[in-house]
Amino acid sequence: MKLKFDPDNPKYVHIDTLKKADEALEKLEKEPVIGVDIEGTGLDPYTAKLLLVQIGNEEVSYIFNAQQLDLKAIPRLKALLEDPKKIKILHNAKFDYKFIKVQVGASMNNLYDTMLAGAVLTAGLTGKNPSLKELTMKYCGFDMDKGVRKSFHNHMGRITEDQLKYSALDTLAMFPIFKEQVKRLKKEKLVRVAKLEFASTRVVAEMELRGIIINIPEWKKVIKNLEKKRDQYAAQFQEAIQPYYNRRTKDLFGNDVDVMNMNSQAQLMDLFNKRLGLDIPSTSAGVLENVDHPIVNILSDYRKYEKLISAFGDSLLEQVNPVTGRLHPDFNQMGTATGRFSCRNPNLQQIPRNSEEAPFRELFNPAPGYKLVTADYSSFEMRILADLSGDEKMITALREGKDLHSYTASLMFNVDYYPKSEFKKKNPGLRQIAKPIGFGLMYGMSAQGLAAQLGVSPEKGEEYMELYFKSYPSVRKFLDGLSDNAVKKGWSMTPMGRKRWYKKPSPSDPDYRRRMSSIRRQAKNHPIQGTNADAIKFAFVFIQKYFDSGEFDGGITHTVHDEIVCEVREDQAEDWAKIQSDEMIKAAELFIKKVPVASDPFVGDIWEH
DNA sequence: AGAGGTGGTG
DNA sequence: CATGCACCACCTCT
Repeated sequence: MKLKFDPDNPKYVHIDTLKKADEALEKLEKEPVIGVDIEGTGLDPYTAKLLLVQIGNEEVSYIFNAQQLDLKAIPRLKALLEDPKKIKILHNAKFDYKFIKVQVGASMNNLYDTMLAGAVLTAGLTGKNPSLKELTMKYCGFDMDKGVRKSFHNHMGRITEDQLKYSALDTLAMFPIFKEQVKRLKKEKLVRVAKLEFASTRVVAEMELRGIIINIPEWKKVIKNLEKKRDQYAAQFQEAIQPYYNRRTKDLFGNDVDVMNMNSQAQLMDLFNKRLGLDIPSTSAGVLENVDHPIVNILSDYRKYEKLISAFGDSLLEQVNPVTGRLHPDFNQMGTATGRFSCRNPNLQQIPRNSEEAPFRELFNPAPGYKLVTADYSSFEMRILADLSGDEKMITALREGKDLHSYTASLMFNVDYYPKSEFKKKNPGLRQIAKPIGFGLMYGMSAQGLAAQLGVSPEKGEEYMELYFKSYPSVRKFLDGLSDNAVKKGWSMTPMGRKRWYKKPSPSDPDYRRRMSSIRRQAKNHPIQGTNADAIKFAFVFIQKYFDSGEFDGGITHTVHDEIVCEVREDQAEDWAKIQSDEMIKAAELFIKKVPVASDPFVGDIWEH
């Protein structure tokens, strides 16, 4: 592609006076498309300082110096960034959106994100979002020096010419990338998916800015209690294994010394298989629970507590933001091959369900005067399977509000249907066979896998599977069609057109069959899991409208795949709960038309799920 | 620094 | 033949 700028000598204007700002804005206001990027001293919009805001067209970058100018006091700048008629191209727009919202006071809209577009165009192939450097190499054909970026992080004093050049290049390079990506998005019929991602990203940014409160003192108490328990089991363990080691158990000062490291898989294997005479393939929980030995039991107890402490203890508390006092996790809206969100620092999508000893979710609370509203789709993926497969019996059962797993069991074993608890009473065990099949199938599980999970013979597993498919013949056809199609075309697709690509192995690959099987399973799961993700993202966009309009005081705090949590002013919370689940249902009904969609809201002072 | 094992979530 | 999807955090070990 022929570039409209010189990568070695990009055109830029350093805006450090109000007069220059006016001149730049005069030019930029005429552009239908602008590139936007920022430089700051760090990654957190609340603690890092905004240094530069670069806004450009395809030939020149206007670099607003946020240290020398009070950008909040330039109304024309805010108006430019908030002009809904102007397309703003950014790379990882969420990041810049947050800085500009907090430190310029502008809420950007009509975003085009080169990172998300790249992710949508290569879903399943790379495992990560493309960097601007990679896209620049791919579409502009030159190598971008990212070494200068670090120089902003301990920035002192004046901006150097090198820094300005580097900053200018970012907005300039995005134009050719944008043009080329748009062509490809059209070719792959991914425009609608890309638009959904672009519309979602400012919602995600708003969600991250809001963050969520946790009750720190109570959290610490819970951890302390868990530590006490863990230490008791650790002491028991060290005591119990002493006879198997020739080692001093006291140090020079008479303190107890651990005989071994209980967290070391290698040392545990040595203990179990060499010293205790067991014969176990691994020390995972699934293996240990089938071993009847007091030392093994102690380890299992210890592990339960150690896990909670290490994953959800101090390290999580350290991530509370010093400015807001809240957690602001980093959500990656293209963090998975299927279109689902991933989340980190901390990952709120893996906080344990509430339990007696570790009621972590109860310690996620609204601000005073607010409520948390939690709503999740009920058995959404089963409904998606029913709808997409078009299986008449499954659809009818869901329309009639039947408990699907009981109904499935009644078909499989030719017994009468009753609602869940009654069915369980009359036919003990049957529902517990049907339920794992339903879930397992959505993961492409085989008869052998099912047998292993149910703890029955492979023959029995085969028999159950056949009974299931005889009950729902369209489900088998649908799932097999998905995997055949993926193998033939090299990709799978959700009803809205979100694609996931597969890298087919060479037939000479020693793992050829294993890899092909894996692709077949992934292709069965992708349209189901991906449709859930598509619906959640539409729901995000629908829901955010109510908060943007000012009609409701609050915002989204987080999402866990089929669940959205909002923090809403107390007096509005009950009305909001209805709107939140209605909007989630509306979003899902864009794709799911044959079976009813349900979303159950909960209003309270805790994160309830 | 990265891989492997383990285990938390939907 | 080998056979359940999608993640992230923490730990040990090399």
